[in-house]
Amino acid sequence: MVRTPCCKPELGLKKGAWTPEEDQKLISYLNNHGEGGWRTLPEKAGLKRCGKSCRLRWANYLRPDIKRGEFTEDEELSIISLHALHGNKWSDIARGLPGRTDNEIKNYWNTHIKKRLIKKGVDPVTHKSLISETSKSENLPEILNNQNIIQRTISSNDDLGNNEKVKNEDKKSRLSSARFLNKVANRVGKKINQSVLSEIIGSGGPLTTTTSVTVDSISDKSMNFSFTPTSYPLNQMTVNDNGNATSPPSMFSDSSVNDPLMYRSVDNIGFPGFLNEQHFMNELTRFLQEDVNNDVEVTPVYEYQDDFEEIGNYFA
DNA sequence: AAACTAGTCAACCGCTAGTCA
DNA sequence: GTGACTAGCGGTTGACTAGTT
Repeated sequence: MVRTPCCKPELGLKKGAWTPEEDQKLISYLNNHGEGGWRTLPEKAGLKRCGKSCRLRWANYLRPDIKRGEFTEDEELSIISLHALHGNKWSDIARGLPGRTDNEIKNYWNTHIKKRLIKKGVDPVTHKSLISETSKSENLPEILNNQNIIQRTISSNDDLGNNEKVKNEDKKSRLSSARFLNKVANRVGKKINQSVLSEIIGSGGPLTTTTSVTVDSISDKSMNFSFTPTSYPLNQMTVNDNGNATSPPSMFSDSSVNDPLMYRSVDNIGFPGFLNEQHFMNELTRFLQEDVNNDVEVTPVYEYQDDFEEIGNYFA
């Protein structure tokens, strides 16, 4: 059997920009019949377009839940974090930004963020510094990844002023929490919702802004939750004598983490990875212990997540 | 005012994974 | 197992606009 082409030029199918009349026909048809059946849709809707073109027009422009306008700083940060996790998987990135389309994000990345990262000396592909490793260690000790080196640096600088000390301590805790989250990302990244995870990673430090996070339910329908990044560095989470994780109560202020949908219920509804909050915490406990024992060598998911000043500088 | 250049982004193209007969 | 078909993805193109010469 010969595969019929999606768009038959001999049928006089139109290409190029859509007219308001065409948009109206498409909207009207989809409102009445719902999405799907893109191949036969144009004929039924009275459009001289190929199905592919109709799907794209709907997905990228006409869908009612699409958010238009400028990207916010939060959104931009999310894109950078998610790109570090997913690479050029624009649809995956788009899932972390409700209302934004993969096409829009892709365009924004290529026309704005990429250039700004390059300008700031960050490789937009690897998210690593464009400065060579050698010169980095010689000239930029503050962005070293190794926490022990950071700690040694801090402890050997007792003559530092108070402000500088506080700054370094703050950085130390941020580095630790970011590293820990990178471990979590590497180890349980498949289990935990990627959007939530990347938001947690993205928050990392003591941020206070609230952003929206998409949480996928078992029915594959997106649900929006408000997400407030923790005000505590995650390395404040410790393991007590009983081997349980203890943490400030506001550690996970992300409502989706506290939401029942986060966890697998008896009906297997919700996330497949964790049975309940305790299970989630136990998993984290394991990683913390490994972290303490330095058992595992893990490649950071996003190297520059270790240095939040980099992100700050990006917007400077 | 006209020509040129660069930036933006909607739309297209080619490919692939998943599904079904 | 195979091939047709569909939906969706990522890369690329080209029309349009704004700024510059």
